Amino acid sequence: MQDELLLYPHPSVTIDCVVFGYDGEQLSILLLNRRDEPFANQWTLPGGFLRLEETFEEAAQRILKDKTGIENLFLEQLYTFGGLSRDPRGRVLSVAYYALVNPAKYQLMVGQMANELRWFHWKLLPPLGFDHEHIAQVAQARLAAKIQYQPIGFELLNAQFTMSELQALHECILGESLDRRNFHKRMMASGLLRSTGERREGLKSRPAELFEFIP
Amino acid sequence: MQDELLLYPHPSVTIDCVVFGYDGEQLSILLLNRRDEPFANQWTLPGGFLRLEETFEEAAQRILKDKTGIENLFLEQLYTFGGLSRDPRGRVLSVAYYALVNPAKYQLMVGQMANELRWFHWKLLPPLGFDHEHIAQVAQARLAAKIQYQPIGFELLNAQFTMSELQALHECILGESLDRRNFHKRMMASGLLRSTGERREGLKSRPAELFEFIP
DNA sequence: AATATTTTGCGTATTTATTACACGAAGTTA
DNA sequence: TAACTTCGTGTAATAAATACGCAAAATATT
Repeated sequence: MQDELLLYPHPSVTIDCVVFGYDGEQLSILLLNRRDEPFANQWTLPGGFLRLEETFEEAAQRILKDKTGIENLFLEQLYTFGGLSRDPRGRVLSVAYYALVNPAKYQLMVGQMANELRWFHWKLLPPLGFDHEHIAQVAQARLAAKIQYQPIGFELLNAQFTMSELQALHECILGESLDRRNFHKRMMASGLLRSTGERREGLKSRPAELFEFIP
Repeated sequence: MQDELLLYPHPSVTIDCVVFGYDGEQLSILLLNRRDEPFANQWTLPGGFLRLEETFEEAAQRILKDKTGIENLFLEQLYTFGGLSRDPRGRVLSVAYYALVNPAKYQLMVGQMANELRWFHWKLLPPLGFDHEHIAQVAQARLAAKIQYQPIGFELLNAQFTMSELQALHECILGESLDRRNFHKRMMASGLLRSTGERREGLKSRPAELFEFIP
């Protein structure tokens, strides 16, 4: 019965990850400068081959840990890319995932297969190897579409955050500025936030109330 | 350089299709009764192995033509399923697509690998082989979510259709009844429809205006 | 110590979108 | 010709989204 699977040659399958990070100022994507061919010394999304004994998500977590040091992060499947010539080595499919992380929480560790690892402003990416520019674009579009009707992005902030911080993140993803009062109303109406009762002090003006995500 | 691709064993990759059909009364999914193992004599979604020289969409079109006789239909990628034990033959991934078709436009042709081909009411599916019940559920959810903000479903109707026909389709997908006047307003406001000026006559009451999709 | 500066917290009026709802008209069937 | 079915349409009520300004709490400046 196994034989049927051998009738045709199989494609290779990779997992590629679009990791979004937000440092309080701007949204970035984590890119890796490849050491080896193909696309040696070029920037690409972190990715790697799927192993037979692991699920997509396990593979994505393993790959990200090995190549970037980032562990245990929230991942969602984006799309599967299967163009015939996306990889010069042969037919390689990519099941793409995207993730949102708070860069302050992780120490980047450059893996063995990479020259360098760097955050790039999400709208100002360098030329990328494979079809990774296309993948990154699809991920950007997905993120912008999703935030319209879900206040996502908690993973990008600290556990406790001020309303202004959350608003700045939304403005960054949407690319437009929002009204502070209406934003506050909308967030509270979503029922996904609650006040912690604490305040963030020590900044250069009135201390702001801290909120947290309701799980 | 090719060698790197051989370092690991590769999974098999299949394309599975959730084909929705609408006959004017109810929404259905097209299922295939398998002739061969695994899951011989059980119902499954039509699917097949991806070949190295074809894109996902080409594969889906080929598979559907071979197994069901349906050609040249509108397809959209749904999700990629990669559970470790979804296929008893080994590690098999499935890139799932879904399609909307008007059954009246096609003559079903049972392919060589199938005992039978049949439309099932989309909410009353028989037990399915592999993880196809799960795939069908994901497709149903996607369809219901999508119709909320896009008047999709033109592929399910004839080129010209009455507002009542379109409304019946929406009600069927949403599982609730809608107000006729509000529905009319909403559809016209979407800008995706226009009146043809013609009417559908010969039915048992007042003739209805015919509309068409604006491409 | 007083003053200027920054950022916070909050409420109401306006506009826009969504929902609820009924009746006469145009055909067909009995 | 009377009864039946489905079609086409408008307005009022409600809910949701938007626009908008000012006093309070802290820090920084003189």
